[in-house]
Amino acid sequence: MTPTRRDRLLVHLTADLVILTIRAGVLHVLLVERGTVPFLGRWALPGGFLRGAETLDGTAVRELREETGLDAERFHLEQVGVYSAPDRDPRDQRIVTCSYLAIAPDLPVPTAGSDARAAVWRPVDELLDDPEGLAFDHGRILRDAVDQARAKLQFTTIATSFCPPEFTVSELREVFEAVWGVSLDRPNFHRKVTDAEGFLAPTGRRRASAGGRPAALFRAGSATALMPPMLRPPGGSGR
Amino acid sequence: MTPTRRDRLLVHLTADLVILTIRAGVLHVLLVERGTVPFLGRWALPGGFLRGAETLDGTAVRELREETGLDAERFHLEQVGVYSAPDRDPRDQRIVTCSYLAIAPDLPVPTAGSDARAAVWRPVDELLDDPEGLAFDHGRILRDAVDQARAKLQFTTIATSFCPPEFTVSELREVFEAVWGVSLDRPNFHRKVTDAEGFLAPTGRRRASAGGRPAALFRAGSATALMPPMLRPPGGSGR
DNA sequence: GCAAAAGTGTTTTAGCTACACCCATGT
DNA sequence: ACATGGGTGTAGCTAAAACACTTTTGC
Repeated sequence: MTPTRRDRLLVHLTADLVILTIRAGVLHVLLVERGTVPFLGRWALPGGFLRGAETLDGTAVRELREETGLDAERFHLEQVGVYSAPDRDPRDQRIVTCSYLAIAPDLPVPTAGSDARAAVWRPVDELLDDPEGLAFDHGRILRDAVDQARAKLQFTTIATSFCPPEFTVSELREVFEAVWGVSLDRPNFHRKVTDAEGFLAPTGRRRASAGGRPAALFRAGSATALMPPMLRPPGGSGR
Repeated sequence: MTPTRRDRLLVHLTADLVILTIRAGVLHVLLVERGTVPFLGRWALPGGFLRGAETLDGTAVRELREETGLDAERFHLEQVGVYSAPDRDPRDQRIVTCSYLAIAPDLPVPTAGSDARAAVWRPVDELLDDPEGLAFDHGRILRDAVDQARAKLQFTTIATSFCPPEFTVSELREVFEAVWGVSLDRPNFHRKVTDAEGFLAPTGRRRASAGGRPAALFRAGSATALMPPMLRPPGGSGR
């Protein structure tokens, strides 16, 4: 019963990324086409192996930069879970994956990664309806990450991570509506987010309007918890 | 820039457990005395290495059973985070740890693990004030897990995991008071938890009373989300 | 002026807080 | 009877929902 050194399995570790963004009011995730077996040619979450000198968070940041071609500073990035079933990779090699939820504003160059692989934004809802559509157990990993994003939107300030550095209240409302698949009352939403301490920081500037009163521009505030929480209304697409 | 197989670091994986319970109204965590270098003789979180045929969740369940001597069925168990800094183990070996939050009722045999190591319940608050008191980065791991437990108490039904299979409303209230370090209004708490859909399931039975009206006994309900949430009042010990 | 989008006010409702009060049991 | 803890009622306050209304821009 005493453990010996032989009991210590050696494994490869990967950081796989669920990079979410909102395009045209719909929640999208970044997928890459696999260039090697197994699952050659199938769509998968981007990710990569832990290397010698880095932490796993560092692996995630590096992959994020390689896949999107942009600074990782602009992204919210957090761990979601560890996937370690022995049969999750069809080769018998033992590969354990830690998944990361990354939240990005709508990117100017959304699909061109710095490496050669094809990358594409896909609507999340289609993928959640088809769990076998992705390589490995990435359907499950995607679902877990999206669930976490939907839940955390209520109690944390991660919604601002979907927005560019400066944004309007309406743009922020569209984030909640897209992620939850609901529609929210515009006036009440405005009051609630502007009243929440530390959620939004006014810039004093206004957005040039295309017909209509110009909207005030905000930056993300310093708070990480959203108090009082923005409770998700019943109904909607997710959950 | 193309990754080669040599970039794939091989690591050992451990599941380390933050086992929380409430004893005499105070939040406690289970610690074990280390029997080997490094940190020989120091207090640490229980944990163990991933073995060949199991998942990491399986490792956590196995360790939980070995440390507490009880069935893992009665515990809430969830992943918290992955700790992968290259220097977190003083030997240069690369050991990556996934931490688990386990929530247990006050155990009849709290300290006797099935293996030879000394185990002890320690109040959480003392340990959080002294981050160097534990081996490795276990002070940090403990803090992250306790923060997660304190936050999730608001929005999920994990509080019932601190209670025995059948429990009274007052026992449940003492859980919230101990974890948050606050005191809650007894009548309002009663209404709130009994009104929350799926939180408590009445058994019809009553607890034999030691002076006073016998309290109704409940079991944990089927819901995992607590709606409406039990918002943590300002003040208290944690956070 | 008119359309469009932003932002504010107002009424109603629901939930929460504080605390008084009643209930059921042991001694 | 009375002490002890369990449970309910209620008045006042605060937050949220629903929706009417005003403001500021482009055309």
